Amino acid sequence: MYPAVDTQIERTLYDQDVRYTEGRRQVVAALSAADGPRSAGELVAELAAPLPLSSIYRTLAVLAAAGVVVPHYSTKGLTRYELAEWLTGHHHHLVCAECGTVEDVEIPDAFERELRALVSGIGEHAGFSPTSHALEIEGRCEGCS
Amino acid sequence: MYPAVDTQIERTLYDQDVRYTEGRRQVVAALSAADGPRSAGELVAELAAPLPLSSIYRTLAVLAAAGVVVPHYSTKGLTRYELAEWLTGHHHHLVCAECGTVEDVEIPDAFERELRALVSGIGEHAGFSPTSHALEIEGRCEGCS
DNA sequence: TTCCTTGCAAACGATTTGCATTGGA
DNA sequence: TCCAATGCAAATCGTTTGCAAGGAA
Repeated sequence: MYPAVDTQIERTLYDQDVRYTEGRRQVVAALSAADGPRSAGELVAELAAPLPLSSIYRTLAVLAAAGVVVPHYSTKGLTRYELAEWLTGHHHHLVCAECGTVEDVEIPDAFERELRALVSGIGEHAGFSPTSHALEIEGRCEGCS
Repeated sequence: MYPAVDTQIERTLYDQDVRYTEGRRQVVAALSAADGPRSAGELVAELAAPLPLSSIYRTLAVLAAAGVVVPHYSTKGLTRYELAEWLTGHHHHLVCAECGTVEDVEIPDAFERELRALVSGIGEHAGFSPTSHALEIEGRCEGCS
């Protein structure tokens, strides 16, 4: 985990009067160590010390409200979370159609710029105001192919 | 609903020995009339004659297995379905961060071509074999802004 | 007649919530 | 000290499934 990220989160939470407790640090550490979004259930297994599911859900809700983590809705009704892009950098997702795992991927800057331009252009469509975009690439991961 | 679409579905199901019953026709009609993906719960309200939820779920499962509809996983653990792209054409989604509704949108051909090229290029990354892609544009819809 | 489909109700699994206890600033 | 955070158990909610009845070939 990058100490810089931890410091940024510490400050963000402090500014919002949200406590950065031990349990919340654990969850952040696990998300930071992951190479993609994680569900509450997946996190219990990856935490240094296992926390009750309800605490993980509450922690994720708090961190999401604070803008530190972002939810992604995936297969089987699972909600997976990852650190927000202002902490980890902008990226997209490789979604395995077989096993449902999600992996982060970055795309070339030049293309990213075009994508951004296109997305803001969409704003004209039906009065929609875009705030962000996400490209999901579906396919088969290494393990499932 | 486009009769052509209905005919295509009819044939597809027939070829797979899957019955195209009245209930299934109703669900297809509702999806066809919708301007974006719909969850089972949303469909009950939009059907001509209300069907029990369990039947809708089963119908959606059958249609998905037959390649006629495709699931999208969205907010609050809701799974929304829409007719497959070979029936309606390739498109992307405008997702409202406020109310969670999803609307279809098409992007310029030129950009779509680049997107496709980029996505297949990703294949080199970590042995991932892309089969499709989806661009989700998040923002605020007309009603929520 | 023979399966497939449907309805209803019960079962499931992910997520949420009430409440009493513990912990942090 | 005092309010927020946590653990546990019970409650929700979307979705799935077992089983008996209805429908199409």
